[in-house]
Amino acid sequence: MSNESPRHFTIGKLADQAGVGIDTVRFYERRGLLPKAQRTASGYRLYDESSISRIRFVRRAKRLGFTLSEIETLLQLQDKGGHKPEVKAITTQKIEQIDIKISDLSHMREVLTALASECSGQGNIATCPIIEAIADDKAVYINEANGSNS
Amino acid sequence: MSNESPRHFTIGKLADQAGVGIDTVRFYERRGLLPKAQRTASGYRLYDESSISRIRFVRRAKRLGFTLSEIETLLQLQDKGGHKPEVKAITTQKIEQIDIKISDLSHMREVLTALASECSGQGNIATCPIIEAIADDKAVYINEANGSNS
DNA sequence: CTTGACTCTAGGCCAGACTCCATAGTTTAG
DNA sequence: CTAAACTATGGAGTCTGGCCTAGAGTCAAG
Repeated sequence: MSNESPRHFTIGKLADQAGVGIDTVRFYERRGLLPKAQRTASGYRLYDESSISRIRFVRRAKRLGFTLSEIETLLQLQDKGGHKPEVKAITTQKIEQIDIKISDLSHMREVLTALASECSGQGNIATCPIIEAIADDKAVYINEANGSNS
Repeated sequence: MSNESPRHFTIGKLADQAGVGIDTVRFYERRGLLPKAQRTASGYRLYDESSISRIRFVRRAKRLGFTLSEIETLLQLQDKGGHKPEVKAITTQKIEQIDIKISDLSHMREVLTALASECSGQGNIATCPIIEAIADDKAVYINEANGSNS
């Protein structure tokens, strides 16, 4: 391997550099987020700087709230020279999803805050306004669209 | 079964009344959110109005952002006559979790909105500011605490 | 040459909240 | 009486984003 350029490294280094676990790198390769790596004669995967960038791209996009599937699409567009409208559409859609989540969460927050402020936090549960409210359906309804809590 | 009170019904009716699937009812029973149902001689589960209320309690609490585990705790406190401080603590904690999610999402939203507004949405992807920003790490960092997009 | 660190595969496992399946027994409507 | 509709069981499958494991091969240092 000493005849390899020093710019090539194995999976552990890549994982370290990119700040992810080794399993994550292999997982991304299986998922198609990373191209199949070159291999040494003995089968070790070999990477270079561009792989680091690619993984970092994935992590950043993930922090921005994109799912791995969406990121895959983004990367494919990039690789294949897709068009901007598609990228912009994905982004705009993501913003809309975020808006829905925020408004659902804000609603939950309001209801819970109101309940918490009614509750003294002392004494027996039989007269707890929080439990009562949920049981009697005094709690305001949350947008059904976002069933999940996630 | 005709000698049963009309106030008793089988799982399908309960599921309909409560607005959930039959499997969900059985799942909730297994999870301990519902007490083990009475059975007819042939083994059919029998329910009454109180089961409807209980399932609705669960659904409402879920809409408020509680997980099934938290709801289980809430129900146990209610059943066993627990104390208010515990209920209030769970609620307050939930509000804090919501706050963190909202701030993470707001941050994502800001970044994405900025990117989208820079992008004309036209032309080749090679010059797409969104892709560039993610690739070059121009995108502002999001609070690492909330890694998942779930 | 040996030790320890690294890598390989592929498969299993986690949380959360269901949902579906096959196979079998029960009840009800016509 | 028969067929449709309902219910039982428990175990597997779904989705996401990985982590962990075992057994085996590889590599660099001492």
